[in-house]
Amino acid sequence: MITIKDIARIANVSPSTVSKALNSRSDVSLDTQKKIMQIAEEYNFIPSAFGRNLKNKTTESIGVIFCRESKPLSGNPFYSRVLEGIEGELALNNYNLVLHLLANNTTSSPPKMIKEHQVDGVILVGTMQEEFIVELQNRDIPVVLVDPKVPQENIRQILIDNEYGAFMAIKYLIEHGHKRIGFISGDLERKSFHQRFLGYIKALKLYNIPYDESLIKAGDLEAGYEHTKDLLNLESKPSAIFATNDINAIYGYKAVKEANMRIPEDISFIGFDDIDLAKMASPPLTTIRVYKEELGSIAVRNLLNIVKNENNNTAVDTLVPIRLIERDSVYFFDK
Amino acid sequence: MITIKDIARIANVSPSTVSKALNSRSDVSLDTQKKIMQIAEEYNFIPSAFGRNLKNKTTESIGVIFCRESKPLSGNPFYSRVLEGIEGELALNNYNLVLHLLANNTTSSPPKMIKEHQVDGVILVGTMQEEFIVELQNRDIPVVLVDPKVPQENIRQILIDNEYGAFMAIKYLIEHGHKRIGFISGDLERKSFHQRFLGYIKALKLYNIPYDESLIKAGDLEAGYEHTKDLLNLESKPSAIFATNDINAIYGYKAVKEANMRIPEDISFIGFDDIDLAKMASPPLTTIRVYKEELGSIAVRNLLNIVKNENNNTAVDTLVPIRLIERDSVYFFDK
DNA sequence: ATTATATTCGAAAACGATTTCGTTGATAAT
DNA sequence: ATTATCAACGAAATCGTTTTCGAATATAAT
Repeated sequence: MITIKDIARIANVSPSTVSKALNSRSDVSLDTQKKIMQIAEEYNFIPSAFGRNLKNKTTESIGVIFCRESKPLSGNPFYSRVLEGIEGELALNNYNLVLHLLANNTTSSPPKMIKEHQVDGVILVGTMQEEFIVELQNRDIPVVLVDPKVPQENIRQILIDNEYGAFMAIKYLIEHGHKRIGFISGDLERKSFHQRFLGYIKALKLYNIPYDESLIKAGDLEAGYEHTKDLLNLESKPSAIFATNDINAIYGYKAVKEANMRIPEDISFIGFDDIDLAKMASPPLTTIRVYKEELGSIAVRNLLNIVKNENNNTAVDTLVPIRLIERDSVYFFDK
Repeated sequence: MITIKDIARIANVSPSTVSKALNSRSDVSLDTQKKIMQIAEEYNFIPSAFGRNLKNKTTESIGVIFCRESKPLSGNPFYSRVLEGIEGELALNNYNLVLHLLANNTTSSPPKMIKEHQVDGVILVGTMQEEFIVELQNRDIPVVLVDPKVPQENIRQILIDNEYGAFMAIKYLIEHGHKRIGFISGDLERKSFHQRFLGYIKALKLYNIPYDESLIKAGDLEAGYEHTKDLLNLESKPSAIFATNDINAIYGYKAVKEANMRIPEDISFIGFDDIDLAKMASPPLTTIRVYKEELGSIAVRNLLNIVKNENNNTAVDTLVPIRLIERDSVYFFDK
């Protein structure tokens, strides 16, 4: 591998001068700088990160940790999109992305990259064990958290406007004449789902619709199929179902079709996330769009701001707005 | 940050001795080793990767590059699964995973991690520009390629048995009485799709079924919807459709339903990949399962073998087996 | 002509680890 | 008692870069 010393020898200057030239310091003459630049170009020289890192104590790498019960990425395309957002923004800023998946919820020790200081900061996506977050904070490595809000104060968080999104969804249903609205969801222990649940409740309250616990089906993620089945078997069926994520809704579709019912004529659906599949489902799913890449890129911009400027004080929460995407899965009752 | 020098001072020995103790070299007495280990433990010391890397010329990081037209990960859950397989195996071996997504097919220069030697080797997943691969090889960094086979000789490749998989799918259809079999696919320029196309041809030949070009619909990925529509509008409709990936098939479902036809009674489907969604589609999709995590973990094992042992000579191709998963999307004609 | 000021460069230390090689003292062999 | 062997340790070099500081030369000011 060609080093700065080699360049120095060839250019007949000292290594220090080469370093200065390459970094455009002021105390090199334009002539020598040009000469050195040319030689570096010619020999295809790229400074090794080792040396620079050792000296600067900076890695120009950012760690990204995803956490989910199982299959952190493939289980839900939502997360892949967030990852793509993160990657794009990091690439723009010429940072490496070091990925780690936390499949199970065991409180494992931090990944190698954290322990060995191989990243300048870390982005956490998904539901994390609280101890894990604390552990990271104790190592005083800059952290930015994406989505499920945690109670900690001194941490930057990029959040989906879960509650308002759910509120909008339910409001939309009600305004189109729905009064009995089913709720299917993954485990409500998970913050993001719980917040969507709160939005559901709020909207009901606003319109004076009584809360009926028999309409609430939460539990395993991706159990939308069973949940919907249960709802359809109810004495007094709902006219619409709000699914806290699209995957659930699409699994719900299956149950409806098996029951030989039609969407939206017999039962309406509204989802959350707006994954690619939502528009390809039949009928296309009305849902709350979450700007997933934005979520990722905003997280990166926040983190780099901290990393570069040591601007560590302002631990604000950033709410990423959502939007209702109207498609064909909701039936309009005459008003 | 606590360094080896600090430990040395506390233990009242030299830094060299500390290093030796921590690495269990022979020329340290058991007593001092124990003492040093204890102190290191107590002070929560972890050797910085910078120093070690600089000296050892090893990063203990592996680069992973995905390439796809757009949305390299979220566009197809297939790739997320491969990534999960890679991640799992790397984590097992205590290696970092540095991720890079190549969204567009522009011949960009290698990513930072390659240029700055921040990875010991690299795994390439998806259709790469040939120049890109050559560029990497010129930098003599160990490379392992996943899936779409490239003509280069001196490169390890982990491949899906595309041709045989497609062959099995078509054979299955034929053996259940289908004679006119549609073929929908992403761009046949892409190796993996082309190989599946070859499998299709081979099976037809074996059973003496004439090849009919009007049954072949290839083009944009995820255009399964339009392709299926086209096939359904044909004078002489196919009785079954082979989709070169599940996404295509599921998009095809939509077209069938819009045409008010039933699957599989009016038209059968068989897919490729077996993504999670395949079993949740209605009806559940019969498909060729690809072991995606395996693909990833085998790639890692191969690469680490090269990286660790400099065992660079054997550039064999590894074929990962596939399997037909029978579900409900294929109609059985009486024989 | 003398001094003050810029400009341009290189020697050397530093970052945090590993490794080589030489030194010391103890033990074993003669 | 002398020499050979061995175990246990440390000094110093090394990896590839950056940075500090002093030296040398050229230029400007007096």
